[in-house]
Order: sequence, then C-alpha cells, then structure tokens
Amino acid sequence: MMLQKKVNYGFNGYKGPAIPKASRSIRGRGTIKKKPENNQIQAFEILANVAGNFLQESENSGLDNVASAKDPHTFSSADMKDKLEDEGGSFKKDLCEHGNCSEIVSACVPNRQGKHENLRVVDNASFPGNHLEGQGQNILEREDERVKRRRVNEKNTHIKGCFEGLMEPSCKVSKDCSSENNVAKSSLEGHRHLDSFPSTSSGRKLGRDDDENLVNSTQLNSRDKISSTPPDMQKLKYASSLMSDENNSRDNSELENLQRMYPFKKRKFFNQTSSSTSDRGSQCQGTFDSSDTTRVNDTNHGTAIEESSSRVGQQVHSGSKGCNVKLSIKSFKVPELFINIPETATIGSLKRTVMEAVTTILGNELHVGILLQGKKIRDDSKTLIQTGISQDDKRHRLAFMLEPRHTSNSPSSCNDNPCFLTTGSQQKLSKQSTSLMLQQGTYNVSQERSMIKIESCVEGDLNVVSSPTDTYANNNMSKCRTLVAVPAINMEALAVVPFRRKSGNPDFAQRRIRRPFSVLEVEALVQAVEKLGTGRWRDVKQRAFDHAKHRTYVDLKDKWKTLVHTARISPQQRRGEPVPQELLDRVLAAHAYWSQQQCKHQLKPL
DNA sequence: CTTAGGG
DNA sequence: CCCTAAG
Repeated sequence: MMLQKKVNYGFNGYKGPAIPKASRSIRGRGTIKKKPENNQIQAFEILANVAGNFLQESENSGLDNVASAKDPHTFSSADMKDKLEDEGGSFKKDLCEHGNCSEIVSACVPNRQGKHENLRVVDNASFPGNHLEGQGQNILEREDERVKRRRVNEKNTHIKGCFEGLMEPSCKVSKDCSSENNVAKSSLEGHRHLDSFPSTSSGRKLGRDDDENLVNSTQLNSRDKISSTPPDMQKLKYASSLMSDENNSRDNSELENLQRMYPFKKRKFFNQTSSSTSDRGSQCQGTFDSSDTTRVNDTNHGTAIEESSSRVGQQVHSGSKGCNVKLSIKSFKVPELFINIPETATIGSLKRTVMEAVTTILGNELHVGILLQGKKIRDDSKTLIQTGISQDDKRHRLAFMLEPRHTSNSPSSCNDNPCFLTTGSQQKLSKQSTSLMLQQGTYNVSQERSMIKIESCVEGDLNVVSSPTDTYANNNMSKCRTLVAVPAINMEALAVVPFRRKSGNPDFAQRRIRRPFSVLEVEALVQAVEKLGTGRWRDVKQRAFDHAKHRTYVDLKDKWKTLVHTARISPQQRRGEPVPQELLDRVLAAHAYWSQQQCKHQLKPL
C-alpha cells in the first residue's frame, strides 16, 4: 500500500505537517509512582485444559467418590515416577518429566475387593487410539517484563489442553485396572512451537512468545517462579474422575470437581489475604469442593491435591468391594464454538481465537457431563452400576464432556447437541463469541451444531476443530484435522477476540492479550509518524489505526518507543518478528527529525 | 481524554 | 502492555 513511500529526513527535505499543536515538554513527565498493589490482574493466564488429572481412587465405603486431581507440577516428580515405574511405562515417565502428566486421566472405581492395584495411573496412551493428540497447546498470556526479571526454572506453568471431541473411543472402561501398561509413543516433548522464526542464535529465546503466544514450555516456565508456586497455580485444573460404589448411592457428583482457575494478577494474588482470596484461592488451588470431596477438604489447599492421591490409595487398601471400572478419558467435549475470523488473520490469531473462545466458554465454572450411549446422565446419585457403567460392559459408550455450569441443569441431552451457550453468563459469552463465527464456506464445521473437537497437538499444531460427526464416525478422527481458520490480518480481526471478563469483578481486570505488531502495522505506524510526528499519537491512531480497535494510541506510542529502541540495537538482539531494516531506518530518521523539531519549537516556538 | 515516561 | 502524573 504505502510501502513505496520513502521519506527523506534531515535537512529540510521533510515536509511534515504542522508541528504538533501542544508540543510538550520533552522532559520527563515521567512518573514516579508507587505501584499500589491493587487487586487488578496484571497477567492472566487462561489455561484450558482438561484431562489434567491423575488417577483418582475412590474409597470403598460411603462417599467414596473422591475425585482428585493432581497438579502435574505440584505432584512430586518422584511420586509420579514411582507410579510410572510401576506401570512400566517409560513414556509415562517421560511425560512426567516433561511436565505433561496432566494429560493423563483416569478414573477407577474400586472393585469389590478393594484391590490396591486399582490405584494406578492410567495412561490414556494405553488405549488404542489414545495417542496424545489431544494435547493442546494452551495459549496463555504472560506477564511480561515484570515477571521476566524473575525467571526461574520452573515447570510448566501452562497446561496443555486436551479438548477433544467426544471420547467414546477414548473413554474406555475396563475391568481390570492393571492391564494397561502399554506405553504409547508420542512426541510429547515436541512441545515447542516452531514458528516461522526458528530460534537461532543461542542468545535468543527459543520461541517467539509473541504472535502465537506459544512458547516453548520451558521457556515460559522459567519465566517466573511465582507463577508456579502453589498458591499461584496458573493452570486450570480439572479433576475428572469417576468413582462410585454401589453402596454409595449418595453422591457421585464428584465429577463436578472441576476447578477452573481464573486469571488474576499474580502480584495481587500474593498480597491477598486469605479472606479476600477465598474465592479465587480455592480456584487457584484446584482443590475440590469439600462438600463433594470430603476426603480432601481438611487439608489446606496447597496440599489437598496431593493428599488426595495418597489417601485414595490408602482408602482403597482399606478394602473397597466393588468391581472397578476403569476409565480413561482421552478427551472432553467442548461446547460448540463458532469462529469467525477473517481470511487475512494469521494462524497465530486463529489459535488465539480458538483458545480464547474455548477458555471463554469453559472458563465459567465447568462441569463435567457424562454421557452414556449418547444420553446425558443427570442423576448424580446413581452409582455406576446402577447407571449401567459396569465393568462388564465394555461397549457402553461413555463419554465425558465439559460444559458450563448452568447447563448441567438443562434437560437437553447431549444428543441434540450441547449448545451450552445458553443462559446467564453464557449470554455474554455468546456475545463475545459472536465474533468467532466460522466463515461460512470455509468449513461448515459449525453448521453441524455439533460439538467441536478441539484437538491440540503436541507440536503445537494448529488446533483443530472438527465436527463431531466426524468424531463420532471416526475414531481415528484424532488424526483428521479440519482446520477452520482463515488468515489474513485485518487489524480488526483480532480486536474482536472475545475475552471473558469476570463479570462484575473489577479485580479481575485482565491484562490485554499481547498482540505483536505485524510488519504491516509497523509500516503503517512508521508512515503515520513520518507524517504526523511523534507526540500526536491520537492522530496517528486515527490516521493509521483507526479501525484497529485493539491498538490504542498509547499502544502506538509504546510501539514507536520500542521501534526506536529496536532500531538502535543490533539485529542480533532483536526479537520477535523481524522488522525490515528499511523500516527501522525510517524509524530512526523520523524519530530524529521529530525530535529535532520538538526541540526547535521548544526553544523557539514559532 | 491525551501525552509522555517509567515499569 | 500497564500505570499514571500532568496537561
């Protein structure tokens, strides 16, 4: 568009518009502010993840329905390895070591003998078709600079999601809980998202933590130590285990033990007092409702999860009597999603969009829905046996799905498609998500109104959205990927990315998602500044980014600042998408020119 | 609401 | 990007 325009600065060749009206003092208007540790969220990390739990064991008696989720990160590696070792699954160990344990989900129902063996970590890979395709790259926004300074080697702070479509195939029920020692091979470790900008120089960061927001996990992890400390679990934790005992007709709603952690300002979080954090605290801890899981309620949040695991084991020992039903949850269904994104949007934006859509939808108090042969089981008090989920029936189609809280009450069956977006908070979701409508014609995935399967790949492949139809039809669908997106970046496109705001809670103001400037945008900015000069950011905004709602004049100003900085440093030190040197030169030229002008008019205002 | 700067 | 003092 206007790339050809070259401007010559220096001398008097530059004929810029009138000098900024209100030329301001060049001197710092700086701000010395004492940062109030307010409750605002500085960084948010939305992690949509499912299947992030380890085996849970239920106890034989009474409310044995203990669902426990183990945070892969809090879970001691030794702990995990032991288990893995027991399973003889090297892969699992691998998993653990890579901090990917969260992919493992399993549920066991104590067998009548209360055999100890039942307490196992079932690797979903143990089952055919369960290859970690479901692993999702979660996009998360990181607190940048602030946290950057505190890099510490930590484990993943982001969770890989595992949103998949129906999981019939993946959800198996087996009688014996000790038969899955199979080890699946996977490229789990290949978590790094290799962007078009391979990390080259050693000094650089591995990935671009910009556009895709997908960064090598270790990279991210090491970003901040705080983030991975127990109180600040930045991941979603879902507990999804199913346990029941025929004797226990009481409460099997343990499946509701899904906890979602909302993004919040770390800083704030730590300053929170117990009282103020009560709410989010529990969420962050990923603990379960004590009401539902009485087993773990007595411990503090920080350790509850781990405890549950061990306890479960003990409980089992105490002798449960019932046939164990072992479940391997490969994936969860997610509510229908519509994505509407311009053709010009980038893949990265698509990923973000999908991710955000997912987190938006799932972010509100999740629930686990259970489908048996397509029918939603609503009676939480029924036992597995009563429901028909017995160890003998290995063919019963059992499926789990994630759903917004409210929907759990809606009578609609899963068959007729889970349009979870309905009431209450969902409304806003709908609104927010409206921007995520699939471009018709692209892939009529959304038309189906069926569940969407979002399949993330280990390597950070594009998230996939496929119609459930496919999913149902094909068990191997995990391999087929229906990409939904469309690229081309209309600055506007990203602007509408829906983002869930914690309604009514200003304390949860989210940090805006990071949206690196594209070269095109830089070009536009440079041109505008060349024309208008620095100091007229609002005009620049109107001139070049009027339709880019996500770019505020402050953003432009900031970008210019960084551009100038970028232009001054060696190319090797630059990060992110490379900006053509030509542009950087123009930046310097314009910057020099306008700085001079500014000085001029300051000393001697015409 | 804008700017300008530090964080 | 955020936060804010100054205009």
